[in-house]
Amino acid sequence: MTNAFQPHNHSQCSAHALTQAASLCAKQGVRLTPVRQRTLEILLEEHRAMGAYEVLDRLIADGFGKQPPVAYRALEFLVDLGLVHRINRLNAFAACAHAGETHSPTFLICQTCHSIAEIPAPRLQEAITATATESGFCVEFASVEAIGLCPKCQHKNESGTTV
Amino acid sequence: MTNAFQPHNHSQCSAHALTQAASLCAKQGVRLTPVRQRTLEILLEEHRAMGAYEVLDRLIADGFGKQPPVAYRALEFLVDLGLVHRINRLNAFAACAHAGETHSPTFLICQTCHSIAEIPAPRLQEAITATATESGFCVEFASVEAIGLCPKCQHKNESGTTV
DNA sequence: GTATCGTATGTTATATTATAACAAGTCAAG
DNA sequence: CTTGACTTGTTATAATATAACATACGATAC
Repeated sequence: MTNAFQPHNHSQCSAHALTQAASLCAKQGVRLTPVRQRTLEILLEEHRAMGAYEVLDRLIADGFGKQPPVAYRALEFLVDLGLVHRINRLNAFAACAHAGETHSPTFLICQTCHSIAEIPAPRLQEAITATATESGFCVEFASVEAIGLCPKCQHKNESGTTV
Repeated sequence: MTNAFQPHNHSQCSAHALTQAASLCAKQGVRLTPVRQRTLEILLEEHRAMGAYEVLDRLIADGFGKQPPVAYRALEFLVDLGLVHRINRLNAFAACAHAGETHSPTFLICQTCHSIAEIPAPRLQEAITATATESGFCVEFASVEAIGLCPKCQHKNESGTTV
């Protein structure tokens, strides 16, 4: 399984995500309108989380509406479908790396370059549910947000750069 | 190990936390001033997360400063010492249930009554670190936030109440 | 004791993130 | 071609958070 920290054919990875998004929308009977599709494309361009206002600026540049709800609504739509995740730690949004697969997200967030990797970790999710159950808690959704250094930034530090 | 979802002697649990806080501050050579102590007390009163402005209102009522930085600074101080945790999901803060013990937090957040339990889950943290390492990522800090139903609210639902 | 310096508190002002509420436009079903 | 659901766009405002500066406090050196 590849992730954002590994080299990969990015235009292919984006195109794949867009195709998946289209078919998911068709299946659910909802519309992947221009703003919504463009919002997803913007998030797919980079493997990093973007704030709603950063997304909005891009949408404005593309001729869409100029007010916050334009971005927030498109993002909410995509989040509800599971095509985008919200990174609470950053008050930001990132395109889902594994759309279509059922999963709760596990995020690795680089504190230096702010890149995000979403890794599959079903065992982790099972462990969370199991641990919670011991306390009588019923888990509906769990998010894991790990802060640290991505491979690239670790190497930068080794070679003398300070964070 | 008890947690917020289990019955416990709460005034004892608060008093214990305050004692721990005082000794930790002494050890670190920092001052547990009145605002800081009062802020911790406010968070300890309830096993739930409170927003900074909610804390601020309480501080104002107690005669402290009336502006947001008053609350944010006290909260930041406590978070840095590990006496309070920030719950990103809620943009809110909760007193640490296991101050002094080294741990990364695992939170169970009830979506109905908003109570918070912080459970010890060292294995979980190990698993996160291990999984991240497979991707070449170096974890510095990881937070787990599980959303769901606490025991009480599960029972309420069984007896017919809708969320 | 008091001068000094680092820390803490309080203030004003503003930045950032997010949503409520309403008007106008779009689109497919009947 | 009209109806009704949904989508887009707007104005306005709410909620969360921080920068920057002035004043006050407290320990230490003298």
